[in-house]
Amino acid sequence: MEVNSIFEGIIEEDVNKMLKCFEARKMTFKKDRTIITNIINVKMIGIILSGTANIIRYDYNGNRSIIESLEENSVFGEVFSRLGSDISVIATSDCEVLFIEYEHLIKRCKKNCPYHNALINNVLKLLSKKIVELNERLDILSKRSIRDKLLSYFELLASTNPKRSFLLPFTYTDLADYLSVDRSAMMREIKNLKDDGFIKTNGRRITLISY
Amino acid sequence: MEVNSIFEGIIEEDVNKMLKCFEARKMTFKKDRTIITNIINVKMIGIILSGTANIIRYDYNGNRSIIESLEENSVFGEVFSRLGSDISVIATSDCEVLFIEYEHLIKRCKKNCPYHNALINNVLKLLSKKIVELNERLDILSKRSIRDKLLSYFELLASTNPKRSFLLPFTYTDLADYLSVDRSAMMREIKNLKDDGFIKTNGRRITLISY
DNA sequence: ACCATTTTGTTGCAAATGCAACTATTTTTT
DNA sequence: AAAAAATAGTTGCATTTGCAACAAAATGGT
Repeated sequence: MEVNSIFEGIIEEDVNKMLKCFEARKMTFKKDRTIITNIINVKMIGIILSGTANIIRYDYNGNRSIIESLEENSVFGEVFSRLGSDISVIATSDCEVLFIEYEHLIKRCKKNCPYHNALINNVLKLLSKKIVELNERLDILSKRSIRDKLLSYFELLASTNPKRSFLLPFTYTDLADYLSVDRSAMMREIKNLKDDGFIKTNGRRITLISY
Repeated sequence: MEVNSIFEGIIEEDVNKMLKCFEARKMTFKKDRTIITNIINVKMIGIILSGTANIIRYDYNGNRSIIESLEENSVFGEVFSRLGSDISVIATSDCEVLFIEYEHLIKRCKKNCPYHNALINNVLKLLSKKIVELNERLDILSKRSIRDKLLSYFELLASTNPKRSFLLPFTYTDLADYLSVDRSAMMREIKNLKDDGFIKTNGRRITLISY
């Protein structure tokens, strides 16, 4: 079974009981607000209940990197490395976020609430899914040229669509940050890809040409 | 508690009982042998019980990328993305590997063996740890220059040593693959870092200079 | 409908990187 | 101990990339 939500297979009223048991806190954030920042020692996980957010980092040269783009049901928080880099989670739309302390989640609750197992299984699957996604991102970033990075990423997006067409989930500006390349160099390369007949574009709709 | 092994907190005779319950299989591999390859639909996880291995991929240009270097107690298997890229796990020393089917792991076993919970908690923590590590790798690969990639990686390795000195865990050839850069360009940049007083090297021992 | 802001599209140029082709050194195998 | 293989170290050169600085187009707010 594909798990999409941390609460998959758990009915709503039980969800509410569980949340109490976990001492979970729900918070809402407006677009562009900082959800959490500099979270080196914060031992909690967050779940995006609605809306979208990005995990971003600025390096000491001021380059912005989008570490990850989060959507509904994304889990974040295990993300933060020991390195004290300047990482923040920023809401890219209005959103609701649920925070649970990691230790509360892990420990079998004393009351032994019946859905705890289901919840842990869901978290396991979400983490596995995230690992797959991180590996996909690594796959892209490990390409040695902008062209290959673009093609890998486009291939990934196109792979779910039989027409090999898809809508970019970002602006081109953000895409450059996601691929960790210079925007103008990326635009130039997209033009080259069009000229060379690899892709067609119409705004943010991109179609891979299968020759 | 830091979790280093999937069996942490479980005594050996129980481990053996559990392995039966999971239908786990232990296999041994000689150095340089392929542990697993082209594993698109294989739904198992592997745990390196002893020895070391690399997860590698060759792209269509023949460039080798070291996706990840595995050591004792590393978990692999969730790694493999939906993309059918040519990924293999290769033993870099003689090693013992334990394979467990993912579904067996996830499902509460009917016999409800008492350490199943401990095991799942350990797996959760190992997965979280891996997510942190993947993010560290992403942090490195998202740097825009070879110099910054090297410095990030060196900083990571040095951060556990008060003398800011460490032994590279690979050959320089492999390091280039790990950072996804051209080896000769990397060697040139290492020379520049030495000339500019950022690092000292002695073979594979590297010391970061804190000026 | 207007203005302000963000995004897209371009370009010249300097700097960084990859590539190819070597030699020297170290490690492994026979 | 010699030979073979792998690794390390270098360099010239072509290509790619990043940077800076624009203008054009699209988007958002009032």
